[in-house]
Amino acid sequence: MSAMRKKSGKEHMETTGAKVRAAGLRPTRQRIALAGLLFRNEDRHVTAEALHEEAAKAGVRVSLATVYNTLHQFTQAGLLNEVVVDSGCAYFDTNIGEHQHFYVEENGELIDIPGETISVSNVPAPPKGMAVDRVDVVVRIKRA
Amino acid sequence: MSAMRKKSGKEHMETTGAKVRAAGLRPTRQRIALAGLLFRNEDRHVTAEALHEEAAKAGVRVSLATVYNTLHQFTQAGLLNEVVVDSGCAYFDTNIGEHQHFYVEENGELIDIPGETISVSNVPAPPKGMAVDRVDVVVRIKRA
DNA sequence: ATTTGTGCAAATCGTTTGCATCTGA
DNA sequence: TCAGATGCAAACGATTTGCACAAAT
Repeated sequence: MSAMRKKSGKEHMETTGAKVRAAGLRPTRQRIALAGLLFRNEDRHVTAEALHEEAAKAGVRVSLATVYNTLHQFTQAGLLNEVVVDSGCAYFDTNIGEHQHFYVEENGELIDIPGETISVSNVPAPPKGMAVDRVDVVVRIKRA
Repeated sequence: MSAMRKKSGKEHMETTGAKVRAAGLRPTRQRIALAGLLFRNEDRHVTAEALHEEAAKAGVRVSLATVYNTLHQFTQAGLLNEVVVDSGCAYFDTNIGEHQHFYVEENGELIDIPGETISVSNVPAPPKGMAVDRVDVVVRIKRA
């Protein structure tokens, strides 16, 4: 995936529409536009607010409510991952593979750490009747 | 610390007042009362809302705003740790040692994992000029 | 007395929802 | 056509703030 060649604009739109359709969602104007913004580059970390602004700047008319709906729909469809690093602000990550994050507390920036890098061992067994859903690692960093 | 004997009520109040004073905070009625509730047992995970209710039930008159203020002051003073597991709900942990958590997504319950249990290795170096503040691991679990 | 904390209610922030309208298949 | 999506504004829950009052040193 990381060695994939740059996609042409046209091709990108096509794969974008296909992506939305494949997720079982109707490829509406705004979903395609948002998917276009989200999946243009390899890895993106966005908040609803930020994506809404970005869409506005790109000349796409979408309401903030629709941005929220779309982000959640994409997440449910497995196109996005939600990253929890801050109470009171939801981040969405276009990298859906297993990986971890640096979190710059100062400005709220997220930086990917490739999935094979960090290893977490000796995770204890969860209580009876429970199963591990996923293990999240957040490396909080600050100015040295 | 875990082998410490049960404290008597009186003794507990004294250590509680001392704790607040030692943190550089004026030992006011409500701070002492909240500290009393928080540090009575070894490990507690509370939300502001929950602590507020608990205080009310214990007959302590405190406003929710003051609970928020106090929790943040205690956190800044190093008496509490803030645990981020959910956008939109802040948890405070009386266990300030290095340790990790199970998070039961279904009901928002937090369960401590002792600090020596999990080991995280190969954390990459942070970007130039940045230093690791802390590494948080959250093991999200659900009904099997 | 002076400084610091408190309570309340209103303000704010991020997010969700209800409902009338629009749109893609 | 018509289920499904959108926009808007209002509702919402968690958290914060402003300011008059109260309590600690």
